[in-house]
Amino acid sequence: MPKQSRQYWLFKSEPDVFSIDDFERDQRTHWDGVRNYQARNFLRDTMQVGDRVLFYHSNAEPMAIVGTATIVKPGYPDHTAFDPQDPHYDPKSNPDSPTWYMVDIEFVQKFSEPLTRDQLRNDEVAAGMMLLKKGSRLSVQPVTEAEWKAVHRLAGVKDIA
DNA sequence: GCCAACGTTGGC
DNA sequence: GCCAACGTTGGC
Repeated sequence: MPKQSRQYWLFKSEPDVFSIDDFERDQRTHWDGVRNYQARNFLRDTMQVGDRVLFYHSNAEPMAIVGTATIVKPGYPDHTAFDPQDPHYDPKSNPDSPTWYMVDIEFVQKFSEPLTRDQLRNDEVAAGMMLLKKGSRLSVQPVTEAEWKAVHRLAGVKDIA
């Protein structure tokens, strides 16, 4: 079996809840709380260890891609759905047949400057990103290799593994 | 703060 | 199975 090639993703996070600085401090985190079936399918079925992740700040000033991460653990049940005290509790999900999944990601780098939506829109390649499509609410979404490279070029940073 | 887009829920 | 009502997301 040939090794499946690395894939690229973008994860949205509200910095008031979990920012790139929180992530840099923690270095590694569970990407829990995703409660959307399309995103769940990506988390559960598609993401693989070694896949790369753009870290995006939503609902914030500025709204921007602010760093990168690597997937270090593939999809497994999101236990926060089992906890009635948790804000993301979902009684439909239980340990015997979990509805929601998460992955673990590890911090790679924080960009020296946030890469804003305007900057992305002004680039021929980056302008095609799902992130910029009207009504795109997916909190976990695929990114093409060309988009991944464009983001690093625009941010003026190396794509460090 | 507004509201468009989207997903989910529930009555029928 | 349809679809109106509702709640949430998230840019502006």
